[in-house]
Amino acid sequence: MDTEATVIDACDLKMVDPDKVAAVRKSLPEAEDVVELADVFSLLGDPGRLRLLMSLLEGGEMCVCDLAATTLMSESSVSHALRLLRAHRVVSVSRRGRMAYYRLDDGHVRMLLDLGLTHTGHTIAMHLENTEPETGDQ
Amino acid sequence: MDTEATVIDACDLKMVDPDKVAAVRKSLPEAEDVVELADVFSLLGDPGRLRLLMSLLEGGEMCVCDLAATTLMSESSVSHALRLLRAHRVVSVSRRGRMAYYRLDDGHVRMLLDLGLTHTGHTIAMHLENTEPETGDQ
DNA sequence: TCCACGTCTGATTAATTGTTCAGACGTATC
DNA sequence: GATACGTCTGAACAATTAATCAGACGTGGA
Repeated sequence: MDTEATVIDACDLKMVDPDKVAAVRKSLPEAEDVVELADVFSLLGDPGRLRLLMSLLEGGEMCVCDLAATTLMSESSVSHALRLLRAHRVVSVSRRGRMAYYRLDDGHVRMLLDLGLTHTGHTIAMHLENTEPETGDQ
Repeated sequence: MDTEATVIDACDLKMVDPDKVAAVRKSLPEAEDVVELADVFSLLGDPGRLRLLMSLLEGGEMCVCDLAATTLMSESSVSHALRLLRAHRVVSVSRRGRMAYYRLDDGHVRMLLDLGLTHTGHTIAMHLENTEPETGDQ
């Protein structure tokens, strides 16, 4: 076996198993995709935003002030957070009069939330369209 | 550290639909659980750690220097990141000699990674490596 | 028209975070 | 024992980030 330190193209890093490194390295998504994915996870990585999203997951469609009351956040914080989520197409708005109603707008994020909830033992989404397709409209 | 999770209106916030607010609010997990979940998501929210975890997802078990070479991070950064992930039971170590071999140690996180990958269009976990036997490295 | 209301925004501030550097630790080899 | 090696760690720094404040905007009602 080769035990010598090998040099890869960019910088000189020593490795133990160059073959494996090359193989795994090749299997990784491109840098920008990783960053994009990390971005999504990061969006879910804030307790405030997470409460916001879980509220929408449960409530379906809610206005800003109700979201603030639900999550115990200031309306300004909610608005800022919602803007971030909106920029990443995680939520969408529909404005009626002077109200703004937000809703979850990303199936993958919904599944991410779901899976995350089961991770902590909670299963808020058990009553969702998971088992039976009986008008799972909330 | 429960703030005022059980009883509403600790502060008087105006709401449009108090019934819905109360219902959604009651359905939310406890504060500490939300924080814990946000913690996990936050762990996946860094490109470096994400590359690390995806490498382990693909490589199975790897030492620190190989992980550094794979993710193009410094070994110090890798070690720091690994410590964080280890503290949250996301990865586990087994030391042989002076080497430290890390592996993914959380099924939920594995699913989270998987789901996230499909979100960006990638499907690393399907292991498409057996379809194309490339000859050149990198 | 004016005012109240819900929402949005920019700027500032404070806190958190990732990276780097330098060195420590334990292990293997000589 | 002494040295080289892989890994780990703490501290310092830079960069990112969330919360708050104050005020703006657009809408609806008087």
